[in-house]
Amino acid sequence: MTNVVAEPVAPMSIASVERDSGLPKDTLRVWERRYGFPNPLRDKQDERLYPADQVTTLRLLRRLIVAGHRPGKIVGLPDDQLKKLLEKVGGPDDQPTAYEAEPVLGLLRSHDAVGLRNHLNAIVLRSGLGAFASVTGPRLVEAVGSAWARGDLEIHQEHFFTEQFTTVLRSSISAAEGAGLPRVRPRVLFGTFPQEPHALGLMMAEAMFTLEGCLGISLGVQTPIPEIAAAARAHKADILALSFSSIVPAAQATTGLAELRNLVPGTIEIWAGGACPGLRPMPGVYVLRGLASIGPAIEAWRSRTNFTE
Amino acid sequence: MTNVVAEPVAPMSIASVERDSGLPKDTLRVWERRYGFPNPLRDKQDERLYPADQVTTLRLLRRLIVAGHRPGKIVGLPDDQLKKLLEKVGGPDDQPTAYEAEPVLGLLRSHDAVGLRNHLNAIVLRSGLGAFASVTGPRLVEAVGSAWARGDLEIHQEHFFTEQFTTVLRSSISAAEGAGLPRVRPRVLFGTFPQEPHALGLMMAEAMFTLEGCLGISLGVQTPIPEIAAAARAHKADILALSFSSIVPAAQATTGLAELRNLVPGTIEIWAGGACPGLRPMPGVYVLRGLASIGPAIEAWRSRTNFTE
DNA sequence: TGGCGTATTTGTCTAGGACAAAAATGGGAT
DNA sequence: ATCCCATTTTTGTCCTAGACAAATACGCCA
Repeated sequence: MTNVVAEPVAPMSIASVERDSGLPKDTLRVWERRYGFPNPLRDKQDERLYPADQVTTLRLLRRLIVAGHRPGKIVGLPDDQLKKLLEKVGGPDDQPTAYEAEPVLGLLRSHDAVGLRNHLNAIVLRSGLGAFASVTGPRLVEAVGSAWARGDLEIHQEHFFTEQFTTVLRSSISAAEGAGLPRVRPRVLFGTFPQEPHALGLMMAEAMFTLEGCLGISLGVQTPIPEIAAAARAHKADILALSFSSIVPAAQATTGLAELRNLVPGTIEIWAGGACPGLRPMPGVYVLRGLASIGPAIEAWRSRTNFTE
Repeated sequence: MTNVVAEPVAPMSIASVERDSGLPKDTLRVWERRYGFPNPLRDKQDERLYPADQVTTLRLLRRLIVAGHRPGKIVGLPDDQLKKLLEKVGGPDDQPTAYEAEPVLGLLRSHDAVGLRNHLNAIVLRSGLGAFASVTGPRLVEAVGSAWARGDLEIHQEHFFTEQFTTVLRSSISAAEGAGLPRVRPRVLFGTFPQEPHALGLMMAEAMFTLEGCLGISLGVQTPIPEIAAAARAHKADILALSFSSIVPAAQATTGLAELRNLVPGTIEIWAGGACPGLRPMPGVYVLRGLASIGPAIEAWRSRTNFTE
């Protein structure tokens, strides 16, 4: 029930569509060539003009592709079929997640900024930062992500969630840093590869390391691999912690880790973690399964290196 | 004085250079055709491979063009001439910037995480959040950006600065939100267009609005235009605040703002600001020159709409 | 069921050409 | 000399259609 009266929206240029749908110009053109969709009008200079409804369909398609569908099978299908497919995505295994996430999804649906912030803060206060960053947080992120993929949430609601979540987590990390002993080691450098724009996983890891008394330094997301290596050397890091969400292709993660391993001295450990399914241990790279395993891993590092605070 | 030993950095693909320099692929190709620069190597499949030094030059060129030079006059010139031109550009008004930024650049060069954080926090405490977000902050960001463009800082140092700056600013905003009267109006929604990944400008604006007692809601960066519009309606925003850094082409900013203006009801005001030089006022869109003008603008809004706390 | 080699799919790159919007330039008229 | 308008140059973005490697699916065998 978005609009009762159809608004006359001007058709968009290919550059606008690229921005709004997230599909590169080259892809838009090659889909048109291969699958016959999109099927834009042309202006006087023979440039593509995309009607608004086709752009909407393109957004639907992008969601389905992110969810694992293949372009060849779905590009060109009528809208109602696409919507049916979208409903199936994320289906049955949603049940366990739903329990904790339901209030959050409700707050997102009602656009309640203050309520959401309070709710997240309450979770941190009630169960502690550790449980939030390693258990509840990942579940909420997962639930919101799949609700978005399913079409239950708009993009802007997902952005909004990310912002609120970030704010709560950041302030908790700051608070945790202030408390406790002066931090010295291990010095941990955080980052993600260039193809990984997802910051929440990295931040939850940062929270866990901070709780263990590490000195954390973050580069944020999407740092080129040679730059990560240079930073690790410059900051004299003990551990390089990399986060991989499920959007990173396994092969690229592996290649990148090997490249990185080559660029930093062996005295610096590389720890990789995240939801990326293809992450596998390799020589000189530790793979952490789940954020809860960070604590024990730090303990092990400390006894391994004979470092005591 | 970055590196004594030249490191062998792998040449970049055209897509990487587009991300890195902010110049679209088409422009890179057409410059090569017209001016003979850049002059990339080719890999086995005849695809362009840009050496690192050419990418540095491209960044220099982009800065000069943003500053008003014409491509035809400067593309192809040797680096030392470009640097001379660049010095003239920011010439006299570079002095005051250098004064405040020098300690920060020093801390970045020595990779002093704790020192940088303390230094930024000290500025906030000494001069206040308002002065930090509207005066010192922008100057620091500018100084770091141009040091990076000049090649005086590595990418990872710029990432590192961004993270520390973000942390300090966020916690200050949180503190400011907690203080003062309960926040009701204006309700301000923050965001950037999809081609704008720069979050610092947006956050500094958020700080200024928060200090004025507004209720701020952020979508973070890179939200598609129709989604921004949908969020504005859903959150019943009074003001939509958009941030534009200098990497956004003026034409795209204008087009996008017009599109956005069409999509949201006239009762919601659109305020645009940022370092983007081509930002011009247009019907239904206010352009704020400088973060310091946010305060008076809010006052004006309050008296215009007869809203009193 | 799990691993491995082959076939298909898919995104991104290539080359030049074209053209409109933006900017610079020239030439009166005030 | 200054202002304004028309003409020329510059510049970015779009076009077509082909190519190819990386990613993925498929078929086969153990």
